[in-house]
Formats: sequence, structure tokens, C-alpha cells
Amino acid sequence: MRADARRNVDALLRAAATVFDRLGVEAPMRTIAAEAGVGVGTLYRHFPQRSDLVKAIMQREVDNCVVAAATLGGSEPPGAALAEWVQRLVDLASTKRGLGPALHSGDPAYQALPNYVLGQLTPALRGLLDAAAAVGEIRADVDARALLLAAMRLAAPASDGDVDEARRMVALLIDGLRFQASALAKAPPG
Amino acid sequence: MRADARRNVDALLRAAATVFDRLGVEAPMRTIAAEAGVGVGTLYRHFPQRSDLVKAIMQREVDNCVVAAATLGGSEPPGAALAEWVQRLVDLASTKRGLGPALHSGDPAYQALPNYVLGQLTPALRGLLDAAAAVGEIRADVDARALLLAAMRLAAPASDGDVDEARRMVALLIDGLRFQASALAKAPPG
DNA sequence: TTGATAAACGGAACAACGTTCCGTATAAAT
DNA sequence: ATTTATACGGAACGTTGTTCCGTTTATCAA
Repeated sequence: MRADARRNVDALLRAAATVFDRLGVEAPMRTIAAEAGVGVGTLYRHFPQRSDLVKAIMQREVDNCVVAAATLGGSEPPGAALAEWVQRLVDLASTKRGLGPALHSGDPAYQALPNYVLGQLTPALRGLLDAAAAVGEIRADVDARALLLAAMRLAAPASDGDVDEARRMVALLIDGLRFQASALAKAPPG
Repeated sequence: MRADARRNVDALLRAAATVFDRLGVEAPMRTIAAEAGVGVGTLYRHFPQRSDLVKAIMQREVDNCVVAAATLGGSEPPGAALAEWVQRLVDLASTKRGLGPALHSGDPAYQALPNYVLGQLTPALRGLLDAAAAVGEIRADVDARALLLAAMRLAAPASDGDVDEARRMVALLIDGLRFQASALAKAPPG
């Protein structure tokens, strides 16, 4: 790969992050190219679709979340680790302001990104869920992928700056898991 | 108001509902005008903003939800009424496929619609919450508006046809309210 | 260092869409 | 029937997405 190409890819990613934060994911491609100091042709060559740009920007954040799951899982009680990690999803949403609409727009152009995010985060969450379920802190019959999608939806308001409300609602969702665990403990099946 | 104007407003609303369902809320204005058999000028005169169209289409559905809250509240135990009514929000989301992205897009043009929807549905939900809290079935410290927003976010996947998953997650959220109620009963403050 | 070559660049150009504007048509009232 | 206010239609303009190709430039071999 040529040196100028690598430089431009870098500049484009930096520019896109800035512009998306300022104008949202639907910001004009021309604006991103201008911010990066390149022509639109260069932008389209490296990122044929808008979602490619969004994917690249999010990749690092998602990876950070995955390692955080392992860290928390090794240093906290399973229930607490789960509760804390899910709060990190709220941070992710608030950091990458304006990217949420793209994920949930239903536009086929954005199908690739949610799949990547889910593919990375679902196993991380499943590990935390299994650990908490093994010690009876939560119910054991909830699909990790479904819960992840739900939590990310609840984290969306963080993009509007209302981080606290998102935190409360995500915590409420986890409380839902705990309620069923205690209900089953009080009235065991059979 | 002139007769032809009234006819065209009607045709436009019918056409917009059809086209939004087929192509999503971002469907071209030209397409809606063509479907209604009128010029774009007529469309813009009656509905200067896209959100005006969306608002008018949704109004009836929202009103139906409000009367349902009163009906359920009068015929079911408070906790059950709450749980059932929140499931109606899932129906609303699945019926008006493709309109969710507009509500959550953050685009200022759509600010009016969420405000209307929330303004109508929040008091309805608050009534159900108060009744359930009064008999100790749920915790009493959750803001109705915040819970409504959260439930609507969870109901969003219904637009993609996955209604069952949405139902499970919304139910989980309500279980969260019940968990805190039972936790407080077991360990009273003081 | 220089010349050849493949890779990458820039931005003009075209298409699609949102939105406005105004000449024309028509419903309603006299 | 005439008048007039109201509404209509669609051409026209600005913006944005996307493509295409003539030009520039990094890389490497001689």
C-alpha cells in the first residue's frame, strides 16, 4: 500500500469522526473529504460505502468493550461485572454520538456494521451472563444477542446527552434478570 | 376549506401511509405526490414538512393507545394492565413499520412528532404506573416519560418483523419494576 | 539519478431528490 | 355569469450521492 494512500485513509477516518460528531452520520460526503483535505474520489475509493467509514471508526471502541468484559469478569462478582459492563455500552453510545441512528435505520447499507458489532460483543456478554447464571444471581434463559440489542437500544438516548436516564433504564433491564432468578428461587419448578 | 383541498389532503395521507410502508419514511416526496395523483406543490402546501405527514398518520394510532389504557386500567389488576398496555406499544411499532427511524433520528424536523406522541402516551402510562404502585406491585420511583421512551425503543425491532423478541424485552423491563418492589419489601429502608 | 509504471489523486459531471415559485385552473360567492 | 380568492401543477434551482477519467505521484529498477 502506498504511503500517500495510508496517510489519506488515516486523515479520512479522523475527519469522518469529527464531522459525524458535528453533523451526524448523514453528513455530506463532500464535507468529510474537505475536512480531510482530499477529493471525493479518494474518499469513495477507500470507503465505497458510508457504512465502511462508520465501521472503521467504531471498531476500536468495540474492541475496547470486548477486553473490558474479560477484565471485569476476572475482577468482580459475576452479577456486578455484568451490571458494570452493560453500563459501558452506554458510554459507547454517548461517545459515538450520532452513529446510533445509522445502526437502527434499517437501511441495508448499514447491515454490515451491526453484524460486526454484535458479532464482537455478543460472546463477551454471553460470558458474563453464563458466569452470573452459574451462581444463581440471574435467570439463565435469556439470549445474549437479544439482550445486547435491547441494551444498545436503551443506551441510545445517551447520544442526546441524557446519559443518566440511559443508565437507569439499562440498570432496570438487568434488574429484570435478577427478578426472575429470585422468583424461581422462591418457587422452584416441579 | 375548499372541497378539492380536502379531497387532496385525504388522498395524500392515504398515499403517504402506503408509500412509507413500502419505502420507509425517507421515501421521495415526488413518489407520494404521484401516488396521490397530485403535484408536489400541493403536497408541500398541505404538509410543508415531512414530519407533518408522519404526525397526521400516527395520530389515530396514538389516540387508540390512549383509550386502551383507560379500558385496561378499568378491567384488569393494575400490574397486568400495565404489562398488557406496554405490549400495545409493540403493536404500534410493528403496525407503523419504518416510522421508528424518524422518531429516533435526532433530526430537528421530527421533533414535533415525538413530543406529540409522548404528550399523549405519558399520562396514560402514568395512570397505569400509579395504580400498580399504589397496590405495591411495582416500585414507585420511575418516571413515566422515561419508561415510555425506553419501552418504545425496545419495541423498535418489531418494525423488522421480529415482534416476539420485542415482546420479551419489554416484558423484561416491566419485570425490572417488579424486582425492586419485592426487594424493598424484603429489606425495608431504615 | 533517472525513467518507467502502476497506483492513487482530484474534481468535473451526471443523476436523484428536496424545495420554491408562479402562471393557470377552479371552487365558491354574488 | 362574473368575480375573486383559493388551490393546483410542474418547471426550475440548489444540494448531495456517486462515477469517471485525465493528471499526479510514489515506488522501483537500471
